[in-house]
Amino acid sequence: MEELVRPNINTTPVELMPDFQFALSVDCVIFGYDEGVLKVLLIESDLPAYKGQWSLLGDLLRHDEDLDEASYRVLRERTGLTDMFLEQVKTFGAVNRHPAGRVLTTAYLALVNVKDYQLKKKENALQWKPVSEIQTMAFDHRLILDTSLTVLQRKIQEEPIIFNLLEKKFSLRDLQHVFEQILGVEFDRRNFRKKLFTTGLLTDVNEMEQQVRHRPGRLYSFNQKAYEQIKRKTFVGLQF
Amino acid sequence: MEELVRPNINTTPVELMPDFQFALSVDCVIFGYDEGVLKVLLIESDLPAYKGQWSLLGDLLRHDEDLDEASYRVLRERTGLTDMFLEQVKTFGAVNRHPAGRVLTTAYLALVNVKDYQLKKKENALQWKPVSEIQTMAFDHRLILDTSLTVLQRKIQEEPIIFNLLEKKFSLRDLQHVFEQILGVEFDRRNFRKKLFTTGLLTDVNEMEQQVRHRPGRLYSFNQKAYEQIKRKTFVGLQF
DNA sequence: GCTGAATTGTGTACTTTGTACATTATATAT
DNA sequence: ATATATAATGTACAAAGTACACAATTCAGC
Repeated sequence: MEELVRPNINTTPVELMPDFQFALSVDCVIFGYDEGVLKVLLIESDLPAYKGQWSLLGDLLRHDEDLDEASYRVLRERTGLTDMFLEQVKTFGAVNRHPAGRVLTTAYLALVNVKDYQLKKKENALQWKPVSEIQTMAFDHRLILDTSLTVLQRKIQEEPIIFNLLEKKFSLRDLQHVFEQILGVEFDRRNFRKKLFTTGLLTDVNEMEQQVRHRPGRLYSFNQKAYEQIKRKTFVGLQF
Repeated sequence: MEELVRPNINTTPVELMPDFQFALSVDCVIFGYDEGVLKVLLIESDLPAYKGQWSLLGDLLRHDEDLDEASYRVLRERTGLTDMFLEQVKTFGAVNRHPAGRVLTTAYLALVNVKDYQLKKKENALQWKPVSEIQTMAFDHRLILDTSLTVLQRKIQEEPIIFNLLEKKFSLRDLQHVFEQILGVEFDRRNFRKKLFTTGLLTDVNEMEQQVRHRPGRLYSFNQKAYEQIKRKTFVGLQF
């Protein structure tokens, strides 16, 4: 078989092996919900090949760090946030995806509360771009963004992660609007409320919206403990 | 910021960069359904550190191949199969996961028809092991297997990929049994049939089971075209 | 303090989907 | 001919999803 005659990890000292000549990076697709719009945090590419184009926030993997740690480090270093929803999406490994050599990248999906971020930001080169307005991007980052958005759409229907995009206390209108923004559909307001209440995941915090120019709505918080109990009874059913 | 003073792809020739010293592999979690049991195709590890332990089928990524291609190559070289369900699951990147150095691996989920495979197999070192009987494995392969199984459980409920485990023509009993094996639940037979028929994805091939020691059931095939039409109307709904 | 604008909060009838459950029919093995 | 194993089928009830309308509250502007 072909692979038996090629140098491999059993036949060759590591430092001489052509197999150990890959670079790895992580790229974070950081979603935020701001003023009724789904946005993603981008930076202008610093690579000549992609001058002026928008790029995801990423960095090369270091030798002494786990892949998951690297994504966490990028988030922390670039946004100052340390406690966010962060999950691996997919690894992109096309041969020519990076002009500097064979660099594969693992995409991570992050959901942050834009209000938290704004208090701590340090870099002005970063921008929250509305997802719907993004055209071309550097590298294969447009593909990565599209893939991550699809994953986000699926995941918010399966797990209550959407609350990571909102403040601790939120109105049902905000909650419904984030769903609608991400999924690109509209829900009936009464049915949406009914559905959310019957999940038992909302806690009424007995406060009202402030500074709205209409009748203020009640505020709710996500009840994490209730979810921990519910999620053990894993749903089983076919839906294709 | 810390990363600005480290060597990076903008400041250093590629061949000298410490960042280009990673190896990447793909590992295929190849599921098959055989004699009523969910099995996975494994090989005994050839690494001294894991002598005698079971390992997933994998290989190092080559410099001139895409990541997806590498997984396809492993499947083809090891099983002779060229047309199977194959999808990336996740990349595992713990620092010390491989004894020979910093090797990250991307896991791929494959679903094959065991009958097809048996006609073409060449390697005797490979074995179909019942998933329920697997204990420890080499490297972090047990973690990879568990992760992939969870992904499989989710995906068969969302997309009609389970047919890849069966022969082209199958009985409803077989279909139900695969679902039950993978999900670890039991369905009511009448309700299961009703559900499957109403999906419109089954074509009655007007044949009966052969060589069964009881009344033979009708055989069906998966109607791919019907699915292509249905899947555009993406289901939207909350289910947590 | 009245009016208009915007949005909240609520309930019911209907449809669709899921669930529980038992009997007759057909093929094989002996 | 009989026993065994499984196929094929329908109905009543429960649960969940959907469509839909009106009164109440707050703010802004006059």
